[in-house]
Amino acid sequence: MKFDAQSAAEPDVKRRGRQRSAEAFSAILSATCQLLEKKCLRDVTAEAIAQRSGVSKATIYKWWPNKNFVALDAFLMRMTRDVPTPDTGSAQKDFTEQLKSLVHFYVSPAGKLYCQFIAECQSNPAFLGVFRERFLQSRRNDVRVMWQRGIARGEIRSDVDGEIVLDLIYGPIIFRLLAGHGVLSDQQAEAIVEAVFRGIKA
Amino acid sequence: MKFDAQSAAEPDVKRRGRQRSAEAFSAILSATCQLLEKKCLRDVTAEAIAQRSGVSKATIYKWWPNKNFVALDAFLMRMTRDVPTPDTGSAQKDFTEQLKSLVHFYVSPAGKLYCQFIAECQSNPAFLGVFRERFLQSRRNDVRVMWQRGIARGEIRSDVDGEIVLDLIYGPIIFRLLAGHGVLSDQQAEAIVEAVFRGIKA
Amino acid sequence: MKFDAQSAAEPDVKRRGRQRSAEAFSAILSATCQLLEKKCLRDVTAEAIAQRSGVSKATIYKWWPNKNFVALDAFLMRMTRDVPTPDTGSAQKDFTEQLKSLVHFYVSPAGKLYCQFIAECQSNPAFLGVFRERFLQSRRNDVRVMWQRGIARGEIRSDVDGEIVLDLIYGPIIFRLLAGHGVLSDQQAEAIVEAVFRGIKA
Amino acid sequence: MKFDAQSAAEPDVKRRGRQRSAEAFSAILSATCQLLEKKCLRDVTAEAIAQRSGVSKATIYKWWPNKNFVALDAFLMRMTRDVPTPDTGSAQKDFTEQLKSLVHFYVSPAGKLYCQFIAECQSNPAFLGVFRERFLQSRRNDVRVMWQRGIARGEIRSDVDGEIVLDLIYGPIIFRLLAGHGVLSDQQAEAIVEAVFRGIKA
DNA sequence: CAATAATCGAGACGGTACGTCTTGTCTTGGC
DNA sequence: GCCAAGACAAGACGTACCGTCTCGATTATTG
Repeated sequence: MKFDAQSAAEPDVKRRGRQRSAEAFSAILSATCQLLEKKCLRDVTAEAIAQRSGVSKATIYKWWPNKNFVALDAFLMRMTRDVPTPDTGSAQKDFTEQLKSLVHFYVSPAGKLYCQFIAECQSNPAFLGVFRERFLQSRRNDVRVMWQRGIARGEIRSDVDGEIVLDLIYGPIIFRLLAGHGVLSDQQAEAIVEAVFRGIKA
Repeated sequence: MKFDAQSAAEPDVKRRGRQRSAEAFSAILSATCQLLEKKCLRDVTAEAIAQRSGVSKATIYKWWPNKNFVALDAFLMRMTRDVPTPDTGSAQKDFTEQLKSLVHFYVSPAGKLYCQFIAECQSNPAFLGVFRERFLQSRRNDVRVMWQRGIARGEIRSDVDGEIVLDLIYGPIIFRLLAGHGVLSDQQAEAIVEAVFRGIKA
Repeated sequence: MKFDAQSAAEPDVKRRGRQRSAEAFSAILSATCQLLEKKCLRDVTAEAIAQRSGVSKATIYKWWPNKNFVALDAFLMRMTRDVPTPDTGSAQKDFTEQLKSLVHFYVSPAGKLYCQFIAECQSNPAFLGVFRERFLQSRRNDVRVMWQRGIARGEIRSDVDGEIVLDLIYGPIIFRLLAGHGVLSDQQAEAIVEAVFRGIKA
Repeated sequence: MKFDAQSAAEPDVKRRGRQRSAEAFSAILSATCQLLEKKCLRDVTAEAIAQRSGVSKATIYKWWPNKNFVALDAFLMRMTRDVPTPDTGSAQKDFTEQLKSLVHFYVSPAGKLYCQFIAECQSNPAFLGVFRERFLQSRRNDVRVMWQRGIARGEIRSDVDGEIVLDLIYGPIIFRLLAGHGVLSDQQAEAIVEAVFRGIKA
């Protein structure tokens, strides 16, 4: 599946016929971004995207199955590397730094959008599949590197399942973000990483 | 706010006119349950609930703000205490047991529904408020007891923020449940609790 | 089949529930009439009718299969007896009078609409059925009376198929109306009836 | 106006550049014919014609204003002279013969198409113009000859407007065809001509 | 033989109407 | 006074077709 930037960026295979309009493509995405800043995903309509971008609805539906996937692409496009993968020489520090910037990201409007994608996934298996593939996995790959470095340097026990650790670190943040109980701040980020690293046993 | 069992159970204050029909009330909830077994929350319509329960839509809207709250009540009604709060004498064991039964719950259809409530919360602040109050908090209170016992018995470091530990334990499960990456099993539950207790530091 | 005035006027069988809104009903029809005065049937959209009448599209589609049937009802409603069935004592005079008033009707905007109904019939069997039943037949019944009177008075040969005579008289008018060749005037009407009565044989 | 066979047959004025493709031309017309055998004019789309003929939509729109005119040309191409202009020595016989063969034509699929052209005319003045010029008039000219012969031979009263007689004979048939009330058969054709010639007066 | 033109295929595009759907409100008559 | 039945306004949905357009490829005529 691929309804997106890639297929537009699909390179030099010049097909016959009129070429896909890059203007339309980016107009759609940027209109979507603008709208998502004001309303939540569910309240942004395909019609509004079409109108604001000066594009016809048919063009949208030609390239994306529906507005959710448009929003996903818009999100990916805008997600300029706000959340870098640091390399400080210490795994705990790396994770702390990364989690801090992640918290900043999540607290931003983009973070709200992220939540709404997860919400959409709950009643939309197709979207879930794409979201997982295009989003979670790529991000997870980045983080896995930090993890491996920590093991290589002997900072992290090697008998712990890496996947679990990743969820251990990111799960709490996302949970708080979604359920809205509990604060999200640098301090929390530090406390989480520290707890995970040291353990809570007396 | 109160759209629910309570207001039905509201006692003997005999109002003038025809009394509220207990049949209608429970018919609505049980119809909702049946429908939710087949379709996801978003796809269950208020109309379908009305039709299946032999109740008019007006009656539904009279007692609940909308179908989501109906579903919430239906969920509460059905939610037999699948997730007990164990007391084995060891905090780690308590948490492990509890997390295991929680995993079973989440994996069940009811768990899926739980996810959909969280999804609904993302674009519905009113629902978020009620959900948090009626759900998360009551459950959290239960667990906090286990936590306190652990501290009292000296099994858990007292310098860790309790709220964070709770999210540390439940967050990963919920994250996996929502995003669908990674498995959910007894084994995972054990691994999570063990990692949290021992820490991951070498 | 019956999507129309009748079913609204359907009398005293007071059904439970909210009654059909007479305002909505007549607002739809009158809005349709107004629109049809400006645009041709094909260019009048269901959306425009809804907007102009202050009624929702759903209400329109609830009572009529589509805008064509709305227009048909609107047409019937407005078709105040512009074309009376005269009784002068002479069949030829009766037909001449009737054909004259028919020509006036056809030349009016309503006549144009009539053509568009016939046009619609050519690619819409369902509409054809209703149009024939609700329109042609009722009108034909009126005219048949004049015909019978003529026979009874001995003015008309009784060995001619009555149905053919009716078509002989109205067919030419309608043909001219549809194809737009040839004029439509009182004079033509007289000439037609005279030719039909006298025959063209030398 | 000229969107058609003629302009293709347009002779030797060799223009610069690539010549118009005769294959494309006839492929379009024959694809149109095939489609019109299955669906009615309104339901045959320009896209379908393009696809079936292996021609691009642009090519169609280059040579015809729209699909209706394509169909018109397709119709003309196929319209083998099914309706000859007989010359039996008697005007009434001539008309009877001619009307019989006309009835056969109208009842055929081609006749149905003819109706749909008339339908299209009702909301398309441009098409009406072309249709009248290319169709009605040429046919009418043929018939006028029969009429003149009848007058010359003294079989027909000369004080009757010829145009009216033509409509008197063809109008009823077309009316029945369009409105679908009443049968169309040889018998009817005979009865019509007879009635027109003898008159209906007792 | 190149330059110049016109045509063709493929197919993207803006526009616009369609008919369906769901929501939450309102109205009526029956119990 | 509560209920069922159900009509209603609002408005998004995704689909379909229209006629226009932009490409690159293909022919021919002309210089």
